Amino acid sequence: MLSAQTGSKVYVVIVKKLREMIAAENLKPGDKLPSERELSERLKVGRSSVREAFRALELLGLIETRRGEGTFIRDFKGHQLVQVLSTFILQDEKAKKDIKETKFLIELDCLWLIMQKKTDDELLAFKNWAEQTTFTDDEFFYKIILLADNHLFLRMWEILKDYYNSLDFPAEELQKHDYLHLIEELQTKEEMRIRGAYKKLRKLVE
Amino acid sequence: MLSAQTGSKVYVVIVKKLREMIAAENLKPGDKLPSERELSERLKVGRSSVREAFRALELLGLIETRRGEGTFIRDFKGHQLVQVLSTFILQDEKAKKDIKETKFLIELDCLWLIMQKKTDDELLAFKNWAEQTTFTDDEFFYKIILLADNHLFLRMWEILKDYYNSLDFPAEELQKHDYLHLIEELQTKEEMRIRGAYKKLRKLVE
DNA sequence: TTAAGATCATTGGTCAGACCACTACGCTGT
DNA sequence: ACAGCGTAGTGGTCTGACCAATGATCTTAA
Repeated sequence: MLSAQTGSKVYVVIVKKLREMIAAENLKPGDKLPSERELSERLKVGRSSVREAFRALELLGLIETRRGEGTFIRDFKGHQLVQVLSTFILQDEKAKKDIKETKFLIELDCLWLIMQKKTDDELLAFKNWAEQTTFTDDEFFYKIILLADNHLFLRMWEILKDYYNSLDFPAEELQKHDYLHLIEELQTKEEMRIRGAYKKLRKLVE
Repeated sequence: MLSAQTGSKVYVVIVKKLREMIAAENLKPGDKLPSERELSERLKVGRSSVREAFRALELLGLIETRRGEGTFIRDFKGHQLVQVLSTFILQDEKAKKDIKETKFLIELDCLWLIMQKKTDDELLAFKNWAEQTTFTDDEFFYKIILLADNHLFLRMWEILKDYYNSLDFPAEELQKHDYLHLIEELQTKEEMRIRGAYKKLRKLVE
């Protein structure tokens, strides 16, 4: 039996197998996964166990199932994940704090990254865009993180953003003007002391 | 039928019901949920559907099941969540550069965090430990990130570390002494200009 | 010939029932 | 009073059955 090898629950093993399979065959979003019955047969497990694995991954928004068609890898989106989590997390203050902290630091990291990666002209273009456009903080940072050109940070941030917005933090958010000012400052200073500016930002929010 | 009301899949409806139940009865981590069979009966659904809902919530780390005992609400921790997400997200991402960059920035973030969170005594204790102990870079940062007390960063870093080590980057890693020096510097400076030191670190690796 | 309709295999969605393994709890006999 | 055992309850898994939706194939009529 599958569980006998590892002691893990079967559905967890199946999740792992799927991950390996996806990696091995280099499957991308939109690609089709084997049917439940086929997987059940190939892995020598019950179809119900396969379904448990699929349902878990589906709730995470990692796969998508279409009746009569099959199961497909999905281009990850927060989805219902956030609602579900927020309900369960609500009382965990530490988790909320971690989320806020992590989101904040990633944002600053990306801010720093674009300072490193982009040319002055590109930064200027962004600055002009930011000054002439109306946007929310989320939109602002989405742009930032896109420019930072780090896919991992982008994905992480999207998740964290959804978490963050589903929680009821006090309205202590920074305004876009503060960030713009930060950019200007960073842009003009020879030494990229973003953490100094960071500390300044901290003062604004605290 | 349950799904007829919303058109949603049964297991999603069950997840929703559970959320309502938890909210209504003010259940907290550690509390026991109804058994699979009881839920199956109360909600007029098959036990397998209840299990699909439970498995999904379990993969999210929101509940915990103990054979022979029951299903319990869990004190939420990132756990497998970040792990599973990261794996699926990384699969379509080939950029070794992103992995390296992200890992590096998270490490620096955590370094910065302990500067903020910990007392001088605690930092001194860590510094002494670091000077008197032999450790690898990974062990060093594991300690750092533990001290940073941010569970999300911890999980992310663990994944990134595994990926990083599985890739064949040139041996351009920083040595522990550099980091220790950094800590000393940070500790003594009034202004926490970690990014300045960060830049210095970048020079070391580039 | 072609387009509309019917048919059928495939696939996911759900349920019911059967075992197994493990745990807690109460009963029993000493 | 206590140690031991057995039973009920619970999760873990598998099997088989049926329903519902989809898509490809075949059939038929214009």
